[in-house]
Parts: sequence; structure tokens; C-alpha cells
Amino acid sequence: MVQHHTRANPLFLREEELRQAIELLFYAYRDFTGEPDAILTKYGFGRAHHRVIYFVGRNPGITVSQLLRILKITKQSLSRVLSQLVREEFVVQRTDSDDRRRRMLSLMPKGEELERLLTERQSRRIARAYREAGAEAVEGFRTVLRGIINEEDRR
Amino acid sequence: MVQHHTRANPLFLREEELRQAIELLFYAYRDFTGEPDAILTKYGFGRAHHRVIYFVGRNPGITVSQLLRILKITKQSLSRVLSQLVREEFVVQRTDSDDRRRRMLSLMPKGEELERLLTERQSRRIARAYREAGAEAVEGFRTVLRGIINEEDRR
DNA sequence: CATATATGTCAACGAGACTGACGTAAATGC
DNA sequence: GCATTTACGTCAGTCTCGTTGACATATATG
Repeated sequence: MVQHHTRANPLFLREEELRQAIELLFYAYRDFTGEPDAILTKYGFGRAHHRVIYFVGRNPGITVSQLLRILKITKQSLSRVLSQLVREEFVVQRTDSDDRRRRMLSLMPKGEELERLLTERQSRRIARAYREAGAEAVEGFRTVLRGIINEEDRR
Repeated sequence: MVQHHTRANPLFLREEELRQAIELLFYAYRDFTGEPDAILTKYGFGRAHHRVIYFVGRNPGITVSQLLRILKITKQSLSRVLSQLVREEFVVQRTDSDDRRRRMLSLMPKGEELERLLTERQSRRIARAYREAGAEAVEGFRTVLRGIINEEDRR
């Protein structure tokens, strides 16, 4: 079956292969975000809050505009979520002393705790997949994912 | 930053590695969906329409409940999108003659055309990443992604 | 001093997810 | 044959999170 198509149409395998990749990405992302989403609901937060908490935790002192460039959303969308996180003391803003227009963001204890909780779940999922796949597969995984990202963001 | 993990703690590399995976997935998915999203806007559709069009195109004759299991959304959410796609003649519903409760979904010409357009873009992105990464990396990519998906859905 | 930058905010809107309830038609099990 | 289950659709209401465009303020910079 597969061989027949291979011989007759050299594009068949290729298209099938690419569609499988599209689907793998969809399913993996769906399940990768599903677990945190469920936890966030209990806090009255959504996926947008998760992203902010994650990237602020990862880059303490990050500014609002840097965060916007990562998330690729508008100022308004971020603002709503961020001010809620500040109000509820998950995130704190300090004015940068070098450039007092900038607000440097960091996690407060509550934020760190939630970040750990969420990252732990996702890490566990990744760790399991990495362990089962082996080091070589992990390298391939990283290489391909990097290749999918827009060139300007591969830093 | 988190200094206490430098050399003394063997988990540092591991945590760093896992966080990189989390971020790669975020960035890759962000850019992977960004291009189709822009196209869909011109049709007055969103990402939800894309997912329906994609999976109906991929599985002609798929039923509503099968689609719900794939997308993991509620009947209401699907219904809104699906009825719009049917109304605008991108998707057609036929009653299954074996079980007349079931509606079998397929793409109409307009739907096939849009599906091709969207899948082409995403395929091109994947194909480029695959080409640059090489066959071995591709295998690793697939293996790890499969490992990230919930076990019951790896079929 | 003029301009550019970083941030915040207001108002309005739209997509797309959710819950819970209800209704209908058809298949299936006892 | 009747009760139950399944497949689908729909109503009403809610929430998150994305959008645009305009405007305000403080600060830095040329």
C-alpha cells in the first residue's frame, strides 16, 4: 500500500509525513496545556496568566515591552492579565533605576509557588517523554522545533 | 537569577533542559499557528474553524462526536463553528445510512480549497524544518512529540 | 526644547471556550 | 415493546483573552 504510493507518487509519503507532523504538534500542545489549564481554573486564572507567570519567573526583572515581544499579543491583552496578577500579589513591578520609564517584573512568593506547581507538571510530562525517547531523539526534537520557530526568534 | 543550582546540583541541567523544551514548544506553536491565523482572518474565521476544516479534510465522513473527541472541546463550541462552516458551504453533513443519528462531515470544494491553502503554509514550515534538521532528527522529533501526548491518544 | 520611548488606560468589539438544561430522533438492550 | 442510551442540536448565560484606536503621562534622548 505505502509502497505502491511511493512508487507512483513520490509526494505521497512526503505529504503524509507532513500531515502527521501537523497532527502531532496539535495533539502534543493540546495535552501539554491541558493539565496547567485545569490547575489555573482553581485560581481563577487562564492560560494567559500562565504565560506571564512563566516568562516573568524565567526572566526576573523583565520589562513589559520585552514580555510583549515574547508573547506577541497587544499591550491591552497583557495589561488586563498583568494588572490582575499584580493586584493579587503574584507579580511585583519595580521601576528600573537606570530608566525610570521601565517597570521590571518579578514574581512574588505566591507567584513563585504557582509557577513551580505549573512548571512541575509540564516538566514531568516532558521528562517522561525525554526519558522514553532517549538522548538522540531529544536532540532531534529540539532541532526540529527550533526550525519551526520564525528565524528572528531563534536567538 | 537562581544561583544555588550551579555546579553543586546535578538537577540544574535537567531543569534547564526541561524549561528549554517548554519554551521551544511555546514558540514553535505560536509561530506554527500565526500564519494560518492571519489567512483565516480574511475569511472571517478563526483557529477553531481551521481545526474543524483540517480534521474533516483529513477524515472525510468523520462524525460530530469523533471530532469532539479529537478537539476536546464542548458540543456548544463546536456547534457554533461547524454550523457556520456548513452555512457558508465549506463543510457538508450527510446522514449516515447505517446509523441515521450520525452526521458524517466532509469538505465541500470551498472547504477543500481553504484547507489546502492553510495546510500548504504549515507544511512548508515543517518541511523546511525537517529538511534542515535531517532524517534522524525528524525521527527524534516525532518520538518525543508522541511521548508528550496523553497515552490514550497515541494510537 | 522637540521628539521618541515605555507604560497605562478607556471604550468597544469579537472569537471561542465553558456550564447546564432541554429536546428530538434513532438505536439498542432487556 | 418499552426503557434506556446515544448522537446531535440548541437556548441562555458567562468568561477569558485576543483585537483596534485613541489618549495620557513620565522619562529619556538628540
